[in-house]
Amino acid sequence: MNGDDREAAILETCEVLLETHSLHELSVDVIARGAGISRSSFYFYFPSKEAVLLSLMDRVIGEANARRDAAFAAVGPDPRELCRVGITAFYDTFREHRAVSLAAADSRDRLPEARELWSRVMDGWVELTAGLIALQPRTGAAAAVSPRDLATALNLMNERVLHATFAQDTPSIDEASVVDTLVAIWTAAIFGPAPDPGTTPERT
Amino acid sequence: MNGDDREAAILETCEVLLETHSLHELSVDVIARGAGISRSSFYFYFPSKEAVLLSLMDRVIGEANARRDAAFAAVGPDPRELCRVGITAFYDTFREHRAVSLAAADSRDRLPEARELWSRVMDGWVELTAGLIALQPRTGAAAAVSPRDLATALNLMNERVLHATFAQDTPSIDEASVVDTLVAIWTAAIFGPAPDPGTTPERT
DNA sequence: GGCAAAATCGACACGGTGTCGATACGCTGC
DNA sequence: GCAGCGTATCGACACCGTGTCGATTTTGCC
Repeated sequence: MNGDDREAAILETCEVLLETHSLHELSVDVIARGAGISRSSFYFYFPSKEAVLLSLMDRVIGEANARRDAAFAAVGPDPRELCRVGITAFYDTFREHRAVSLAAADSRDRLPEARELWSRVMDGWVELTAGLIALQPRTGAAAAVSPRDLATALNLMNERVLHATFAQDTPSIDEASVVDTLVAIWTAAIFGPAPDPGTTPERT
Repeated sequence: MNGDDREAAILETCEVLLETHSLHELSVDVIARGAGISRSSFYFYFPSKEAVLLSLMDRVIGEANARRDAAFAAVGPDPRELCRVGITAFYDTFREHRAVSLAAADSRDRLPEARELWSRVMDGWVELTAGLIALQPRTGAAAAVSPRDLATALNLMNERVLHATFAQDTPSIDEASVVDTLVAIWTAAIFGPAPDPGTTPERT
């Protein structure tokens, strides 16, 4: 087993262990043993277990962005559709990597690098959302607040709500209805009154 | 200095230290020294530094609830006003105890007792909000999703947005506009279109 | 086969935690 | 005043996880 394989094994082991334990419950020893090496060998590959999480975060974030871009490319310019597919892309990715997402959020407060990484990601989403909001007529909540503030609040809501759903917190929203709930709030806040029921996007 | 004073000193010291350091950056030693006792004496009062945080959380939560109830009692039954004063009560309390609020959120993921305590608090707010939503005509986002899901999402949004504001995260909303932003989204989601500007609640 | 680089490991020192037993303090009743 | 008891304090200890270092083995290449 060469170095790259070993590094992949550490990442894989860590992601699996995070399904059942928080990062701070894991010791470097168990991660290393899980990947088939001794604790001190672990430090040949990563400077700390936190660095492993950072690496996992990177992968998940890359996937989320790719999925979002693909989804945007696949739908028309209808802004309601853009909201829905964007939120869905976010949801799908972080759901697939539930453990990493939850661990990342958990350690964000005490890991400056994780915080910064996540900041950049969220800022990208906010930027995108604010741009979309600015193009809409100022109805709904958008009438009273700046597009950027509105975009920030909505994106932070998504983050927290999905975290609660994946962690099965109390209170939280079922997986089955969480995306619909978020989309409904985004729609009400950005576009105001529900669209004329006679003109759904699909109809001509 | 008797036992009660000493316990109070520990709580006070810890809250002050949390203004500048996260809980995991604090050792029992520095908290104890700050309160004028040795590390081992600390354990006479609290089983761990986490228990100190729990105690601090209890006080803040009690204050938030009291403030909310007082605010509700002080305004009429207009649901828009109820939303605004409820959110403001939440904001004011957690702003005054910024350090404790942030530390609490930070340690929620790895402290089961903190999680449970916070769960109960959030559930109380959600219950209240869902009741209020159920009384409204089903417009806005409320048309499509259950009152409880909507209430959950809105309250989680408040939690996360205020956390970001107090932590001065990127992205986050300025203190000056954060309450307005939240109220605007709540209003759009629960009540739908903005109220007819000519019919403020006070009119008959 | 030999050699350098890659990879592995055991041993160490450090820092924080929580416990224990010994001791000092302070009040109450005599 | 002091005996006695519960309250409060402390130092010493054992434990656990971390990260480093130097020595050793393994790998891949000429």
